[in-house]
Amino acid sequence: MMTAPALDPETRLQRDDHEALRLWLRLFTCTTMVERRVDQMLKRAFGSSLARFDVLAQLDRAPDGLRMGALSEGTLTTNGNVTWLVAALEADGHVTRRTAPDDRRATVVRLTAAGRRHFTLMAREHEALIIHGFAGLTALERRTMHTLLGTVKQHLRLERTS
Amino acid sequence: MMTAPALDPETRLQRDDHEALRLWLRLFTCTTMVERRVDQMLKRAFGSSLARFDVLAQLDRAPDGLRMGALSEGTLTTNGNVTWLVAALEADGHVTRRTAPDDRRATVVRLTAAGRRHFTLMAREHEALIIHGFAGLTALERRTMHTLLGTVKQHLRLERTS
DNA sequence: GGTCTTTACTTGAAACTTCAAGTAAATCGC
DNA sequence: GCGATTTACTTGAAGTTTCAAGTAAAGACC
Repeated sequence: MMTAPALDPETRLQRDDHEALRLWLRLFTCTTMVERRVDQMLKRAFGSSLARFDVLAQLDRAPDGLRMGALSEGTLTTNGNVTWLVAALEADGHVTRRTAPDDRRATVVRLTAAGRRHFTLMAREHEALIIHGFAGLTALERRTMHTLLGTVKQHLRLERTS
Repeated sequence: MMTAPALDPETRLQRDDHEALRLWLRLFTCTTMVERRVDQMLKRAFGSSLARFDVLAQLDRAPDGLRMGALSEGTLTTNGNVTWLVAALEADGHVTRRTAPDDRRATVVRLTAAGRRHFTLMAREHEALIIHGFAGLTALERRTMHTLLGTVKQHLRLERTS
């Protein structure tokens, strides 16, 4: 192992910068590659999409349903997009929408039985693809990465509020 | 630290599965959060977008220009999308297109001087955002993550060809 | 209890992306 | 060299996403 050469502050800074950029580039590349595969699989095999799957996944974990706002936060997408996605899912009979009893501005979205079945089928294939995709790492490496990403995520969340 | 409990093969498998899924979920979340921030910044401050920036970034590293196909591979997007993006960038005067001298099917895209200036301005802000976003990790952690992602990326590439 | 602000969501236009099908040039096999 | 295949890109339609502006209900403040 080589000793790091002494660097003046400016050079060190540039080096750090490039490092962060390279990290981001790689993160972006890996995510996009997996994303595209998953999306294509969901489209071809189920006539669905990653965005729809994501909405269904949120709802699958919420037996009492979720409001549009919660879906929008959970999927990291805009309100308008969630409105559009849920409308499409409703047209397909996968979810229902009803006005919240305690707040007439709010809409509660719920999975239908058919929606749950549909999701379960997709989730199986989805999981297989993900497991396959990350099989290049050992279990320990996956855990390490999970932990590091946890730090990044928390940092991003904190940053957002300030 | 606890000792891991003994697990039968099936249970162990399920555990691994959930681990990979959780890793993917977190990876996706972090990437999307950064992506959205960068995209919003580029839109608000420069009337551009992450996709356009990505094309310009590829071209900035290629003084002799790039073919549409290379751009498409580099940006991990479809041919049709690159055609669209490049047409928009050309209309804005940021790039030029010309038929490749050695292959009349191919188009070579090159950054104009104005395009390079525009990109340089955006790159500055972009880098600042990225550095800020990953400041939650130490330099060592960033390196670790970079290495792990390298493994993932290579695994994904190898998988694709098979 | 009436205005003022905030919140929850929807809408429409424009931007972007994908997919499938198409065009034209290069290359392969003979 | 000539037809068959492949490659490089474009096109058009449909799908998706975003943004800004809008509507309606809830809550805040007197």
